[in-house]
Amino acid sequence: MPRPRVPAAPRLPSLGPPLRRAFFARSVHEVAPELIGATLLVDGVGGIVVEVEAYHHSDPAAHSFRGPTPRNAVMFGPPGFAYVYRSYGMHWCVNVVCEAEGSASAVLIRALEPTHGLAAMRRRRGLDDPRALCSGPGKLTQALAITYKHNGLPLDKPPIALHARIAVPKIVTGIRIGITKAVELPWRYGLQGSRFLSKAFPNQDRHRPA
DNA sequence: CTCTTGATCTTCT
DNA sequence: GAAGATCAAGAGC
Repeated sequence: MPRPRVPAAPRLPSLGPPLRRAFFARSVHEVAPELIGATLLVDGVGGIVVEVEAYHHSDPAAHSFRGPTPRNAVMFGPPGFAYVYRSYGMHWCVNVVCEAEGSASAVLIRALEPTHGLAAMRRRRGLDDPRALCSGPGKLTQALAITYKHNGLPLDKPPIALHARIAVPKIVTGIRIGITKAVELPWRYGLQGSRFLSKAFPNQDRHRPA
């Protein structure tokens, strides 16, 4: 008897409770790896965070390194809010502000595994391949329709939702992508083995929680 | 697969 | 005036 063909079951997203301000009010280096596995939704569309980068105010690559400006004002505000900026004149990128007011540290969301609202994401991106929908900081903002109007919005109120992960995933680390200052700092974090990263992690060094 | 290049424009010097 | 937390397409291997 031929075995009946069953379509691959879609991965069931496991949504933990919404992440509140206290989660973000810690060192950016604690928050960044713990965001791997969380689920980011904007108006119900989004997916599982599989890649992030940490930017600390003492870091020459951080937008806040040289002090407050109109662009980075949200970074200097309280934790738990979205910092959105324009990249290369044509893309948006989204960060989550961490630590404390005035600390000016944030985590850049670099890639998602799409789980919610695939049709909307495909329409906005003009693509079918799920691996191409959110595999980069500029791609995911287009898929989720994140723009400057989301700059400064809280991460725990509509239209934005960021849910805690259920289980602790295996995390890999590496140097950050696309920067020209402090290039050696290993502050990029990814979900080990994910097919939805912006770029492969050259090594498979596992992250060791402190 | 990797590497190179053009697009496009805001921000800060 | 130059740089920049990017992307997509095209060439070459």
